Amino acid sequence: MDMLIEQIIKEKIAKAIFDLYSQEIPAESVQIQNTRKDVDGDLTVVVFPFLRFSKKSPEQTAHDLGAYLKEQVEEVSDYFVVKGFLNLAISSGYWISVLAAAFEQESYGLESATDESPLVMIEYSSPNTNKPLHLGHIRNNLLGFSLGEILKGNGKKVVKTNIVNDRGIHICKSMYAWQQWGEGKTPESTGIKGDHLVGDFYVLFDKHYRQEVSELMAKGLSKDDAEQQAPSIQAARELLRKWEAKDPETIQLWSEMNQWVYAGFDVTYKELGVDFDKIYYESDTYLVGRDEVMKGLEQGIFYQKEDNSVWADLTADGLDQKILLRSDGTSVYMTQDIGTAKLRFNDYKIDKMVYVVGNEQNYHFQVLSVLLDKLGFEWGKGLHHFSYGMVELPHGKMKSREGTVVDADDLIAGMVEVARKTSEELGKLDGYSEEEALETYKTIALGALKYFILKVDPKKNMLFNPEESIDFNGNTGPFIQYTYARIRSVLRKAAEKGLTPKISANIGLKISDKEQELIKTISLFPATLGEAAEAYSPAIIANYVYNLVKEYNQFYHDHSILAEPDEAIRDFRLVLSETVSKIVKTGMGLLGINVPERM
RNA sequence: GCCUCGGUAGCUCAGUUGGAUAGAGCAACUGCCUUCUAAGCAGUAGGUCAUGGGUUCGAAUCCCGUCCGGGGUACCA
Repeated sequence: MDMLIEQIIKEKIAKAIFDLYSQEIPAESVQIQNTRKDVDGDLTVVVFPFLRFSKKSPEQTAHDLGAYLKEQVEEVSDYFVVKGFLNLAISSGYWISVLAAAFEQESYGLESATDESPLVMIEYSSPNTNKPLHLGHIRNNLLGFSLGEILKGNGKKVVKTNIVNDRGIHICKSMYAWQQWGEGKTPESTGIKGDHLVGDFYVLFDKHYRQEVSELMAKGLSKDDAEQQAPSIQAARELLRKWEAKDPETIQLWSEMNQWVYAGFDVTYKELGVDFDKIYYESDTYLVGRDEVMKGLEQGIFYQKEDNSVWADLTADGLDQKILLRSDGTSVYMTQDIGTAKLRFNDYKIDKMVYVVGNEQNYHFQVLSVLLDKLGFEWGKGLHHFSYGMVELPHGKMKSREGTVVDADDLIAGMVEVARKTSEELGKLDGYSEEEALETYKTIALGALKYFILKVDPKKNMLFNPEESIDFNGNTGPFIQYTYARIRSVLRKAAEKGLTPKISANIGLKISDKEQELIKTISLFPATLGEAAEAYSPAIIANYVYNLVKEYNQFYHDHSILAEPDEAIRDFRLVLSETVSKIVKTGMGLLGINVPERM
């Protein structure tokens, strides 16, 4: 199989247009699509654009071209004209050779990076260290990790990175609350996961703070004044000042509480199956950002106002004025991102930078791109903000302070329980040790959660209903995992019988429409991965795998494999099954989802 | 106000650079396990693709207007 059949047909059509109608057209302009399932044929050529050359009816033109192709292209076994569409039947021999090629390639569909491959850095996760991860972070983490896998599969060099927002007023709030009401509690002394413990103090802070504000307002202060003067917030600000002044005691507490949080995050990251090649900390980058801005000021890229604040004038780029340093000289969000960019640029030879950050930051990244470009970062202009929509709950938005967040750890644990219950009811894992069974429950639970989130177009907001959203039937992760497990089971039984899947280029083999359709879907995998990488969309992979598995299940239902008396057909079906399982495993791997041998 | 993203079945979502009769799953109803795992398969029902125009052989898809919703909008991150 030297060339894809679509390409051969495109070129032949172009030639046919020339031979029949004396008109030159580029082969790439020929539209080929998969034929509708309810019509005969495999591939469809859209003939409408050729009518102005042929000066004939759509039907007549289609017949001309169909006859030409059938004559000239070996793989075209027949053609049908329906409503002006030219539908081509491709010989089963061609499809079998496609299957054989897919079967023999160890990593079918994947490209591996070479020294010349571009290096893509993906920033994702980027948590604050004052509270545990929640559902919104889960979407971020899953998208970021999956995107990394997809780009790797597409032959890019990928560096996954995390910028931890470890400094600022938020962590100082938790620190203050711990000092005041913590009674020396630690994760060890309480048995509470570190990120949750620190998060609890953040909530406690907010409770006291709001109490103080309402008391001050009762004494006649305005809301704004009360919010500024509340003792708690003043104390937190004082801690931030001490931290910036490198007060040893404050730094010590800050460092200790952050360590608790990191230990907690590590557990959650491990459960989610995500990881990073390089972690940056904002406490290391914010001063670098300030230096960069000062340099830009000296070079006249930025300007300073009378109150000493530093600004960028972006009106020439269609944007507004943007503050980069406050009048007191402290840095803002943008300043830190510039500093982080600087460090990354020093550390890696970045060709493309991708930021996985929610869509509420669209404007921020538009500005960042322009600023980095002005500061001379080569990849600044072409940076990609992988902007994803929010996860909404049935009762509205998640708000940490109002306790309406869905905690990541709780969610995962709850789903593992559902997986256990379902599995036990179905009696699927009888004979597994408790350890093996638990591993499988986790695989299923995470598969359900990840697939649910990743199958949705990233840029859209999505709704998550904790009670109803996670299903194990239909268009779900477990459905796909189940199909995989079933194939593995068949292959195990085949191995017990001493059968190894093998395929020869047996052109004479008679295969069913369903089998042929399945191979057609298999043949689409490499192009689908390319599309997903191009579009930065794990959802494209998710929907492809679902479609593949759905077709396999139909095949599985209608055909027997091991009981098939004709050995050549039996072997063919084993190869077909193994190839599907391989693609399912690869495809799910691109989503960061594992597949179980049994379930 | 301005910028930006969305609106597809009761619900959650697909729908490739414009192509044929707009597809899945869930929920509802109905069949199929003495035969490779029924977390499956098959079927019934469910649609003014928000809305009005335009472009053309052809529009859920492209353009313009309107309505509804999310997000952003210069010293929060």
